[in-house]
Amino acid sequence: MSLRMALLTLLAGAPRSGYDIGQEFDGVLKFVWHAKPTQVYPELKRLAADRLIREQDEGSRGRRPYEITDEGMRVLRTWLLASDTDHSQRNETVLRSFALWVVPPQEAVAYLREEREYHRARLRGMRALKNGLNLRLAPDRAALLGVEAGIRRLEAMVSWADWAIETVSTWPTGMAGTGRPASGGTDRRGGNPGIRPR
Amino acid sequence: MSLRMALLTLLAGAPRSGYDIGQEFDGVLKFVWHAKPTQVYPELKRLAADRLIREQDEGSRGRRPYEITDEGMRVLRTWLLASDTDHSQRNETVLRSFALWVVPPQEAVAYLREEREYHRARLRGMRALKNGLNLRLAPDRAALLGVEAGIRRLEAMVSWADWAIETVSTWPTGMAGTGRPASGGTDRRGGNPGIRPR
DNA sequence: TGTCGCATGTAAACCGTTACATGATTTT
DNA sequence: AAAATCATGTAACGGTTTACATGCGACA
Repeated sequence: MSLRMALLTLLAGAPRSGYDIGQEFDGVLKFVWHAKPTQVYPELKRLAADRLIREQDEGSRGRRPYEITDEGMRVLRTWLLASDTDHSQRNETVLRSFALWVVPPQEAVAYLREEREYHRARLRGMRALKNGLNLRLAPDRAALLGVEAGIRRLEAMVSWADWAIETVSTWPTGMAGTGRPASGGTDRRGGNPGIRPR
Repeated sequence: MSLRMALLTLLAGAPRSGYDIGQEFDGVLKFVWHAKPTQVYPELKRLAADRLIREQDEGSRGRRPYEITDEGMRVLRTWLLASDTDHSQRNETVLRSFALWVVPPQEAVAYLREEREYHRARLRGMRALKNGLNLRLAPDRAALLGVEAGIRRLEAMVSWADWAIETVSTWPTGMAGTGRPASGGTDRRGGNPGIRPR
């Protein structure tokens, strides 16, 4: 459902073609929502069939820009104000960190350094994007909200990586592989806080 | 692919049943990776068929705990160290913020306040989880990395929401709905920085 | 004239959610 | 005895990715 809303959000700001939208998904939106062109084009057709957007005149090189309709604006507002936000998250960087105890600390540190570099580079990109906004325009004022969230989340990841590298460096080394409590027992009961099962 | 690795990560720490894993996906892992029970059970069967995990003796109430095999550990380590991390993100809270200019500022502020409360509540939960870890165990030391990332990201979201509420309060009010540059034109060319198309 | 970037799409495979279905054990 | 929680699953649907396919226009 949210891909539709992402497309309506972009088209509410200005008319765009599928290709333009693909660029956004590789730019600002990259840290917020992602979709590939093969998903975007059919969805635009569906939105047009539902009269939430309308195809404009064809441009050069077979360009097909769409604009939002009044009904599309109504649907977008309703989604914003009268539906629950889906807070489910997926972050592979952090997922991997849960598994880092199975490799030697030095390799874990190497992994964390790579991740830190990735997030630093993204942070630079986001800051550049922020400077390109024209805050006299309402859509850009809202985009600033999104970009600022991206910046703060990336800063959090970079500072986390710094901290994680230091933390992992203090881990006891050696035999991480099989150094877990004997896995033969069937049921480990009793006051078990933390992330261990029951 | 990453669901498999999430399951292997959990089973590397200790034997668990599908139900146990479901609890993790509702707990620590919620901010990092999410999967529903209906996805977990079949995937466990597939992992067992591929000999990356092994079914232990059946427990009470039809409980079926699995343990990781040596081959499973090998696959987990290879994934960690020899494959690229998928950095694609999806965050509906921030996606919605890109669209907030289409509603009156006071409604935008109400939305942001709700989001702030949600993230504050989650942050409290994460901090409690952090205190429940037993740092003498290697898997919990790695879990601390993940939990700390969750905490820092949630803190970033809460402080972002604070800032966003103040920012939106200064937005000019009135006619946000149709206050965008006339949408009739076909192609808006020329030096266009920011998030506008071409 | 060849290559690069613009621009749009289809089909199949894969991943994830929703709706449905069942039964055992513990608590009230 | 009823309700809540534990515990596992299947089938259909919908969303997402991967592989494939095509053609125009600008520039070297």
